[in-house]
Amino acid sequence: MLRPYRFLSTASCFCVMFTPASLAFLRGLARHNNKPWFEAQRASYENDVRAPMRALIEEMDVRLARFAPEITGDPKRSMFRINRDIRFSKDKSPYKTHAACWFRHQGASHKVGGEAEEGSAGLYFHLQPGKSFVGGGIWMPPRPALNKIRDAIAEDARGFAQVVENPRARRFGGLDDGAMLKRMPRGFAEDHPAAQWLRYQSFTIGRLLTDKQVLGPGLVKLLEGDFALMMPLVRWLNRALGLRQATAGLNATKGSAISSEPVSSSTPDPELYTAVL
DNA sequence: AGCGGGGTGCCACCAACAAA
DNA sequence: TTTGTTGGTGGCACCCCGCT
Repeated sequence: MLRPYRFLSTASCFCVMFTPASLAFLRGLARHNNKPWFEAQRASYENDVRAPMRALIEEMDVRLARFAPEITGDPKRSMFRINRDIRFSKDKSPYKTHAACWFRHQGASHKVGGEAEEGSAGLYFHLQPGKSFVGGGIWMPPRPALNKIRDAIAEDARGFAQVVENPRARRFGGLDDGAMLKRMPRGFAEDHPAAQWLRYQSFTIGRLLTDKQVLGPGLVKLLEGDFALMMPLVRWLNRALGLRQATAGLNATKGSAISSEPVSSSTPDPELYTAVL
């Protein structure tokens, strides 16, 4: 089987990585978004996109165990399917033109957005030519989770503001305001002290990555650095959802590493910061 | 071990309508 | 006018298991 070239990571495991062929496949799929083309190119999807993404998930899971052991990735489940949900969409093109993966709290469902009854905040990576993206937080949580987060923000507006307006989070340009409500949600006064935050429906931060950044072995270190910077927000949100953080250093037995440390003690390894400078 | 069929569960919807 | 809820509705990948 043809495979892209490999590199030896610091975790001493061979990892397949994204190559120009990965982006070429996605560009081709954007031009020929139909089943015959996809099936003819399926080998490229498997080798150039899916295999490297799975390897990346595996590698990031090992690294997450060091600074965010409650966040986990699984090569079999963390990658989003390439098939679009076309049920009720006017755009019936069958395939996404990006590949993405999601690292979730181990105590929560791996589902994302409104489909996830018991979702969590987590970390996200999205591969797309010219539009690759790294993000963290929770995207369009279902109603019960959204209500919990809003209640927590209303309860502790200052604490939430400290996390979101921290220079580490500001590096990503603040919360994504793409789907904000125009008025205050039901139950909250227009002049609520936390009004600034209560109109959000998603609580995510992130940044675009260049094609150069996503190709090659440097991606792993880059994601590690960005994920570390995003963890205070992820942990604040998960705490609001009743999901506890874990202590680092027990990567082999992450499930037993749960503790109830306060979020303020979760400062990641300073070395990680240099990775995104 | 490899293959194939069937069961199971999942997927960054969307429009209409009720409620405020 | 805007938020929040509900109902409608396919197609695919994965997994298990029996068969060869």
